[in-house]
Amino acid sequence: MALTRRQIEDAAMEILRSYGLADLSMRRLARDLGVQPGALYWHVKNKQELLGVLAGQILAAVPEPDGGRPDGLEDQASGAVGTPEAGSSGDGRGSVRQLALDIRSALLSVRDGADVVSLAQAMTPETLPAINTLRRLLERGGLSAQHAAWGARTLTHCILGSVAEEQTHADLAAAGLLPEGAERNNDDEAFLFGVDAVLAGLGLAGRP
Amino acid sequence: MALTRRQIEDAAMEILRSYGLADLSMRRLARDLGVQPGALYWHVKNKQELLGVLAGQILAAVPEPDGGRPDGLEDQASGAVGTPEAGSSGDGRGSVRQLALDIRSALLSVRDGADVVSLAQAMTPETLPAINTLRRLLERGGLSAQHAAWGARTLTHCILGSVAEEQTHADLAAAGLLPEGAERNNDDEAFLFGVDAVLAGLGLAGRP
DNA sequence: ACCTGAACACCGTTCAAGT
DNA sequence: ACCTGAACACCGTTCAAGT
Repeated sequence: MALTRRQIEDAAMEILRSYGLADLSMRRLARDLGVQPGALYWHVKNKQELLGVLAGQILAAVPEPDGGRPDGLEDQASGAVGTPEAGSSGDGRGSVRQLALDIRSALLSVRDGADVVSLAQAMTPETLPAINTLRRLLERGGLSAQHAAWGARTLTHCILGSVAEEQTHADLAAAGLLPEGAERNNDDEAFLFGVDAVLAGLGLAGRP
Repeated sequence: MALTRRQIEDAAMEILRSYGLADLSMRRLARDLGVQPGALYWHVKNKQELLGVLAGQILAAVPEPDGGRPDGLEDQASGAVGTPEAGSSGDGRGSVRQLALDIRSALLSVRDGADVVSLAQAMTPETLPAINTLRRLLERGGLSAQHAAWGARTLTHCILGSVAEEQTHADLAAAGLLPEGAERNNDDEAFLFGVDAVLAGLGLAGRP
C-alpha cells in the first residue's frame, strides 16, 4: 500500500483543481492522503519541486503543433474565439497563434494554472517544453535565435499575465468579492488582441 | 510616541528594499517596530492593503510624461539602453516607450518590486496611475478606447513579467543558487525588444 | 525502504482586556 | 484612542526513532 509519488502528484493536482493554489499546502496534502506531513518528503524534495511537476502536467495538455507546413485542421479551440481568421493556416504566424491559444486553454483548465506555471517558470526558466516550442516556431518563422528567444519570452509574459488576470478575477468572483459591475465577457478577444499585437510586432505576416 | 501608519509603511518598505518580499511578514514588521503583531491591525486593514500601498509608492517614482507634444529631454534613462533610437522624440510611440522604461526603473529600484506590483494589481486592477497613464498615451497615439485599454494591459504584462524574471534571477544569484553559466547581461536589450514588438504591433509608428 | 512523532521556527488575524 | 497578551488556526521542513 506504500505511498507513491504518483499518488502525491495526483492528490496535489486534485486540490489545485478543486480548491486552488491557496489551499495547496504540504500539510493539507498529507491530510488528504491520510499520512503525516513528513512522509511526503521521502517522495518529494520540497513543495517547489512538486509545483514544478504540476506546472509541467498542466502544460503537457498542450498539443504539439502540426509538422512541416501542413494545412490540416487544428483541434481544441476553447469555445468561441471571436475573430474572423480563427481557422489558422499552415505555418508562420498561424501556428504560433494557435499554440498561444492552446497554452491558454491548458492554463485555464486548472484553477490558478497561470500562477502555478509562473511560479515554476520563475525558478526554472526555459525548462517547460511548451514555451520552448513557442521559441522554435518563431525561429522557423524567420527570426534569429536571439530574437526568437526574446520573442518567446515576451509572448510567455503576455499569455501568463493575461490568464493570471483572468483566473484571479474568477477566484474573486467565486469568493463573492467583486467591486461591482464586473462584466468581463470578452476575455478571449482581449487575449487575442495582445497576442496578435506581439506577433505583428515580431514581423510575423498574417497571410503569406 | 504612538505608532503611525506612516511608520508602518516606511518600515515595510525598508524590509522590502533590504531583504525582499519573502521576509516581509506582519510579525517581522511588528518586531522591527518594537510592537505586538496585533497593534498593526489598528492602523492597517490587512497585509494585502499594505502591499497595495507599497505598490503605489514604488510606482509613484515614475515621472509623468511630458505634456502635449514637446521635444524636450527625457530624464532617468536607467544606464545604457543600447538601441540607437534611445533619445525618443515628442509623442506617439516615443513617450510610451519612455514610460515603459521609467516603469521598469521604478520596479527595479526596489527588491521584488515587480512581484509586489503584480500582487497588488491582481487584486485591484486599473488602480495604479502609471498603468493608467500607459493607456492614456496609447489613446492619444490614435488607438480606440478599447484597443488602448487592451494594449496597456498587454504592455503591463510584458513589463511586469520581464522585470519579475529579472529580479527573481537576481534573488537566486544573491542566494548563490544559479544552475551555472548564468551570464544575463543583456536584460535591457531583451526588455526593449519586447516592448518595441508590442508597440510596433499596436501600430505605433517609429518616427511620424 | 518507508513512515510516525515530535519538534523547530515560523505565518495572518482576531479580540478581550488593559491604559 | 491605541496597544498588549494570548489565543486560533495554520505553514514548510527536518530528523530521530520505529517497522
